[in-house]
Amino acid sequence: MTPLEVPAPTIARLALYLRCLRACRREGVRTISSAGIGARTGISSGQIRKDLSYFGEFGRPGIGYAVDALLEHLSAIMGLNRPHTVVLVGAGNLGRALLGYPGFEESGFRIAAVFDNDPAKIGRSTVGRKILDMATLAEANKEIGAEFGMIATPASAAQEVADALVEAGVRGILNFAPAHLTVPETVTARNVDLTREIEVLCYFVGP
Amino acid sequence: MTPLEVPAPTIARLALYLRCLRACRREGVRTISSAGIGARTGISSGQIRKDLSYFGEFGRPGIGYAVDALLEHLSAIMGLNRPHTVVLVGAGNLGRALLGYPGFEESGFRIAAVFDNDPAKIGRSTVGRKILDMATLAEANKEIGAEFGMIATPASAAQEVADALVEAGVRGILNFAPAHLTVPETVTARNVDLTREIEVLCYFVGP
DNA sequence: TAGATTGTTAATCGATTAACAATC
DNA sequence: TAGATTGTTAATCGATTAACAATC
Repeated sequence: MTPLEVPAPTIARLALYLRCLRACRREGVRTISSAGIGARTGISSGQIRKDLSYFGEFGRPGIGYAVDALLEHLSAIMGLNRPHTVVLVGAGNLGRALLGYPGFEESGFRIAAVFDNDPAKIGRSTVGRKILDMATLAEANKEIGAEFGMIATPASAAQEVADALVEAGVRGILNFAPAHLTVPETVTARNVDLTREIEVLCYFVGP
Repeated sequence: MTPLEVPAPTIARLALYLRCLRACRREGVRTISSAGIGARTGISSGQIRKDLSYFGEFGRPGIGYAVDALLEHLSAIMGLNRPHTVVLVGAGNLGRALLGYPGFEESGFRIAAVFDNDPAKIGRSTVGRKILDMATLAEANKEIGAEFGMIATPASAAQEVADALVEAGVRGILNFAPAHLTVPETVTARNVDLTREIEVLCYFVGP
């Protein structure tokens, strides 16, 4: 069900197909071909069929894919057929934006609590959620039971926060701080680095 | 100077090396080996040397790399040895976070103006910047001369905004909306999709 | 000098693409 | 049936790794 030999780029594209299929469902499209998904995502139809083939046979030759069914299959493969709970660390600008970002909830990720270590912030509320003391993270997560942690702190604090999240029992970390994290093998960390993205864009734009 | 045969993953790593070298400089480290960069970034020393070799010879056998000099070289390669101007479209939650994010300025990207099409927002200020009418984008950018545009709108508006940015003369677009953009070949678009990132993380965390 | 480390080559590994028989 | 489209195979392409002579 989770074959190890699936290429990582395939998984990243699966999330794209999901997005496309959700849009199809909203639009009332019932059936779509790999070429149709390709037109909407910019990925070649062959690549799409190859990606799906790692997980099974979901389509019908001559017809295409049933949108609802493929959506169900891909959701299950990605682990998105059930809700997930997230704790957020860092109640600054970026943290507040993540709290207010509707996309997470729509994909089934609920940010259950926000933590910070700034005494000026602890106890206050932001985007409708109370800011809790970072020092209480492990204790609080016994109650919350979050699987995921998001780091929206300065880079200098990121590793320390990651350690605390691991200690608190999260199994996945989405790190928005521009820092390389070291985590145990039992935990998966993934980085989103805004500065890096615009720098890479700058290279490709050229002089 | 900008060989076309450089792999895209190499460019993404170059941004990582830059981040590492900036940290070294802050710490007063004058010289670093590829193994040293590897320890700080999680990338193998061989990969690092290979990546650098696409652009020249920057190190000395037995010694390593001069931090300042390599920083200069990589900055020039990435086009980061001069300031860049950005216009932001979308003054919602995410847009405000991008405005307040210090990392862009530190890398030389200045967000010169914010645009929105919501009459309730136009004319007001956010994070110290006045929100301008989206309809005036092309006209305003004759003055501003921004090379880059950032899209922080709902997905439904993203393509339309991208078209307007292209019309206004930007050459690179960083798109935070979960939508696939179609842009002319002369323009480079890059996506940052927060929902996608946590979905991919979810897959790798497993059940 | 001896030890460290680079730049580069060749070998390996992995991902994408092209093409088509099978199927609806 | 004829046309469309899948799933899969083999071929191609590209990126990473291992290894080492050259060099400081």
